[in-house]
Amino acid sequence: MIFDNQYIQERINKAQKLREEGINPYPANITKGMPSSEFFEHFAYIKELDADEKKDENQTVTLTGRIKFVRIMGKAAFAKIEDNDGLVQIYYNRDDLPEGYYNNIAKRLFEVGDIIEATGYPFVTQTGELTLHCKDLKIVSKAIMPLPEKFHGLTDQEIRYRQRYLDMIMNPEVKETFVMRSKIVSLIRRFFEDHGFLEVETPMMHPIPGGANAKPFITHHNALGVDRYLRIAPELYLKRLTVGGMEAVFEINRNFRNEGMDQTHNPEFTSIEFYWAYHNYHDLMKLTEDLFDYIFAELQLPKTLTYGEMQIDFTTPFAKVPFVEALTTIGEVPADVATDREKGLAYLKEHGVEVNDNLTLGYVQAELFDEFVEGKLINPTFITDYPIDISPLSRRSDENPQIAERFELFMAGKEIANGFNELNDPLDQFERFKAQAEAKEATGDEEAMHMDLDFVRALGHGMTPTAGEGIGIDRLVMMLTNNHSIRDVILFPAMKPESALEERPKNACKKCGNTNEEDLKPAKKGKGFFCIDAAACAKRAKENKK
RNA sequence: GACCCGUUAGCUCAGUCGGUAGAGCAACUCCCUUUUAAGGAGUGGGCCCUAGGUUCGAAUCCUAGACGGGUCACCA
Repeated sequence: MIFDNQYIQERINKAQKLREEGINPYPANITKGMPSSEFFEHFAYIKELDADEKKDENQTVTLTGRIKFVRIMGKAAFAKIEDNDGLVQIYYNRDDLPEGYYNNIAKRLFEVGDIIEATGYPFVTQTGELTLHCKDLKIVSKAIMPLPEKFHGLTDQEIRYRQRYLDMIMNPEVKETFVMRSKIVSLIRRFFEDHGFLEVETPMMHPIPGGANAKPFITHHNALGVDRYLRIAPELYLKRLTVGGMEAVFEINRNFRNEGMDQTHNPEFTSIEFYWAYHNYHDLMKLTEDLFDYIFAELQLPKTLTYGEMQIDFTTPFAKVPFVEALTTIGEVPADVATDREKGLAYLKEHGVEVNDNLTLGYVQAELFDEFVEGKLINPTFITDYPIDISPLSRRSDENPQIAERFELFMAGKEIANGFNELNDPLDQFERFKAQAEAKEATGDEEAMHMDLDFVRALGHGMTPTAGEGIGIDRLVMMLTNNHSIRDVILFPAMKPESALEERPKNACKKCGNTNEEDLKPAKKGKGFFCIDAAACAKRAKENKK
């Protein structure tokens, strides 16, 4: 049992003692006191008073928060309580609290971890700290689980991710990261709304997984008797809306991909996708730069951010490099290799990259890009003009049918965004889906796209020229908050089941299986238990055999 | 999926050559009415991740597994 622990039992006893004193350890109808930040602001004047008069007994203030430190000195005590804004110190003593309350309740039954309500007047201590001198102290919520140690805190990554609440209590910077994340998402939403985009919600359960190359999660709808796929991308639904006449839409929501997990991949992740009719991918790049400028301005971030060892310069406009040019200039792949399937394959093999011999030129180039270019793109860089065969949903360039009117945005060696002019030729789209299906046969590519005939039919009704883009929110937050694991920007990252929460089998006698703890003694040699009363044990064992 | 590292008290960590478990904080009992990781005296607290094996003897060595972290692979 998770409460089988001396510390927890001590705390449960204290909660019981509170009840015996007529105090509910979990009272209702508690309202939040003055925020700690306001307390410091509002009573700053007390610090300016004469040395022996640094208090204002005419004021009555209530603070609420969780006790983080307690220092008891006989008949008086200091504690630090924490609310949403931070720590604030309170002072309480025997003579200023109600009769007997200090010795029997406050000193004895309130401890680190408890949430309390403190009422009193502000004063400044001898060491110059603005503090609340308590006239009254109440329990708001009794904590029966002990907090980690106050100095080293909680560092175990596993506990931090599994018990994020504890991580947030102990590591204030965690809360800061998620506050930042919330602000970033809010700013992105406002930016698109201000630019005339409409926020929409499209299905999370798809009959055909589409809009990206990825393995889906599969679930089952009982009433319909059909399997459904958790969406890997909202793309095809958002484009259906464009066909329907919504000329600027966006969706901020989760995608699910049934793939490996690492520092930049969580099975569920958040992205924004937006579609902009009568615009092209150059407009998208400009809009993306404007978005970054807006976020940086609103968050008052410097243009150059530190990301681990890197310095990333977010000054706009961002660099733009065509895909094949990036291979030769940034990746230093010889020009003849960069555009030749056979040479490309040979080059990859020379450099120890395992590749499938059936890959088309575009896929070979993609391999070259991943291997030699991606990691070198530190400052934000748009890579443009992607090979058509790795861009099954993008519009083909009129000048060069081998390339797609597409870009991806990279920073700190990671992909952050992907945008392109949407393919709106229904017959071309049909053929591209077919080619993907064939690639699936040829190379066993499990992530290749599925044929979506309804989507082709939608395009058949005519879709205005549209540009669409997706931005990975988690990775963007990582960049802006200098976090290097996606788990640090997702509140509850995916984890394997926790074995510690499973019920442990009871101790039992090795001979008769008796589980009554009082009858058992530990084995003298080896592990396990035996019955103290050997005769009774033998009897039980005999009965068991029947 | 492969490899490397980790798992010991509530937390943070020691644990030597294989000889049967330690510290600090926290808890408990005392002292202490302006502390800042408060201080002082004392006490209790362990499935040493799990299961096998080697051994007279395993936290320690070996094998397998679980979970976590990292590197790579896969993957937008």
